[in-house]
Amino acid sequence: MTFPEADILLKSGECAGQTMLDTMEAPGHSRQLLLQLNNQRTKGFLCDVIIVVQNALFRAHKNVLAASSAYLKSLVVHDNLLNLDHDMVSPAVFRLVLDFIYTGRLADGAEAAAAAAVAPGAEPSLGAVLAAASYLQIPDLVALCKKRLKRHGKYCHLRGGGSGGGGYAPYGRPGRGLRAATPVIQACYSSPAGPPPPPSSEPPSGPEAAVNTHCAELYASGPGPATALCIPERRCSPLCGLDLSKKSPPGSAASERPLSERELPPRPDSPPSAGPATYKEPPLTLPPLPPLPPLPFQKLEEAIPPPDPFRGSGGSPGPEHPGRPDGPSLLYRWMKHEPGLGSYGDELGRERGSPSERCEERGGDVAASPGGPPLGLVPPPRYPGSLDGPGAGGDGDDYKSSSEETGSSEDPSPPGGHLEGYPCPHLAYGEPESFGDNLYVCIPCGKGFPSSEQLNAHVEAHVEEEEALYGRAEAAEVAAGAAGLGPPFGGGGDKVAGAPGGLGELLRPYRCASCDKSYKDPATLRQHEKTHWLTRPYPCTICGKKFTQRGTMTRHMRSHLGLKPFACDACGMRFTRQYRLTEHMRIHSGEKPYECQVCGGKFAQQRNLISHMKMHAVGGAAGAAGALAGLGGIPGVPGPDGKGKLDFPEGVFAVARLTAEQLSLKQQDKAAAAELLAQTTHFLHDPKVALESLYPLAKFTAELGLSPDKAAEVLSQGAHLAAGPDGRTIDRFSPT
DNA sequence: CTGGGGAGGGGGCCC
DNA sequence: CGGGCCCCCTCCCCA
Repeated sequence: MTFPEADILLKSGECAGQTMLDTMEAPGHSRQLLLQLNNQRTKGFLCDVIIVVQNALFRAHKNVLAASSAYLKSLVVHDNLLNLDHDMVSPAVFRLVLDFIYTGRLADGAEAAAAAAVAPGAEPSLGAVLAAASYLQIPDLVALCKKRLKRHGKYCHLRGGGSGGGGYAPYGRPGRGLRAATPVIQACYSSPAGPPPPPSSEPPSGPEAAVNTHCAELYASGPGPATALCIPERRCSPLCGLDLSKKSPPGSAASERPLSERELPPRPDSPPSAGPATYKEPPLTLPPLPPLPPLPFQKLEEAIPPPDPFRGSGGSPGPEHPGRPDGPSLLYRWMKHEPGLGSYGDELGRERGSPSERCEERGGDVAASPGGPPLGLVPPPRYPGSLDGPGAGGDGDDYKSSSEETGSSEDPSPPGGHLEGYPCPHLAYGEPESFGDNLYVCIPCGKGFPSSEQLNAHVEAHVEEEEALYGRAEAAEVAAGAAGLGPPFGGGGDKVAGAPGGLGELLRPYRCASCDKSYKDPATLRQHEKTHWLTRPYPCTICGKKFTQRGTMTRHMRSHLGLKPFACDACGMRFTRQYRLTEHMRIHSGEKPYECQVCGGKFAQQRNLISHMKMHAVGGAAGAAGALAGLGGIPGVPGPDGKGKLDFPEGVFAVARLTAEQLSLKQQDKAAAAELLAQTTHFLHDPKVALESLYPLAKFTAELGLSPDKAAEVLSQGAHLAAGPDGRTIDRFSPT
């Protein structure tokens, strides 16, 4: 629906409707529709496209964009994420443009300034908006701008661009003042009075007053201090700081290319080429993005760069965006600065009913302490302002689109409300009734503490409990694998490489107290030890899922945001990880380096070979189980002579050995061999059978030369099975 | 309908 | 902190 069409509908509904009752049009339908759409945009509901403008993100609906802008229409067909040239459209200008698209109104200069939360003199000029409208091919907005400029006697043609006559900034740039002075985090209305005044020309009333036109953006931060965030007014979903500056297009920063090359919609029919002149942006193949909940201010580690499929190794992250002083180092300060996150604090403050806590500068950034948070130390849980989107299911996999009702205006659920069907994210933290001043919350028990030190001390108690707990469990498991089985490797009885006095200890001197794994350096050990913590220190700020490693969490965040920096040269498919791309490229090259030694099947991906091998092994083991039940033999698994069938447990072991051997002998993956062995042991449900299979397995793991850890793991599994449900100790079954 | 293969994607974890 | 690998789940396609 274009706006002229909307106007026609409006007129027909409101005026001509009286004489054209036959049309049976609901008066104001189009207006209501637009209001609904804008309302949904502000909530991120059903938004299926993200527009990246410089370092700001905007969410919107493809249909609406396509209906309003010929240029955007050409883009949204192919992509779920659009990267606009910020030389042509600045974030502040695009915000106005987007507002216009969704409201049909163009804020005047004062409003623009308010919207940008910058000095009045630095607002996006009408000329900038006009230039952007022209660039984006929004005729209605162009006409409106021209009309207004003429009214002010400022209009002149922009042809030739660049210098921008008539007193307005060239090509969408709102002027240096704006760009420099608009740390977008300030773009959120900081005034406690609420959102900026509605367009003065037509002050909305009634339902329109509820329309927030500025809240669907995800704003990147400028250099401004994260801790100085002002809290957006409640009705305004927090502007979200997704800094895209860190990984600007790997070697492909949009700004490095001529506009004609980097902004044109992809041409799927054009063959890939290595020449920059024929560069084509591979079409995004992202699945439709789920409606993102309003995000807290946060800076992402990675942006989605305009892919440069023809440069570098599969789009490995390029250098930091030049000219941005707030590089990656700042990114994590943002992530770490959760206590200062406006939206977090905002929401928490509101939920605590403590307005005084708004706009407060939060200190004591625990998570920002070097080396990550202390044990279990997590800043007070703060969630995105209005969780209209998915809540914290505790499992990111459960992240789903919010339901229709939650996004519709019929459900004016409070911005701080939670989605029905989604667990309250605060509960994921075990939120206590009230933290009061106790901003440092122990996740496992939900107790709050006024200082990080006190929380730290409290957490220590948890840790001791955990260590005791894990120590016993792990010791039992280790004992099972080690105690009576004899040395599977010629290690003189040392179960693992890290055994005292052994070579392993020299190579990997840092041993985990909980599980006996050993590492080359203390950092890795520290990292590993976190896997034993009950408290996962790195929560996803979107869904609340918690992780033991920060990197895993940020990687997870990428999946929320559809950030896929690694693009395939050949097909444009994008991936969140380099490794995925490497795997994927084998599809195009036809390379299938993984071969099944049983059937000769070849596979492009190792995991599929392993899966395939499991099929072989499981089939044999299942057959063996059948044999145990009196069915006889292992269907499809030849015996040593290649003809007959094997009896259990010999059959089980033979299958395990066969499959493991195939992997191991090819030196492709001893771990995979171990995995197969371990899988096989799962079928040894009968302790007696397990015992009978155990020693051959132990010997075989040694023959395979598996890593000590893997071998121990395999053996311990078998040992557990052999120990049986009555918990007999394994040493009774030690081979002689 | 089912099994197997291909492939996308997420999390864990070590380097 | 990113890269790389492993493991798992899942979906889709096809025979």
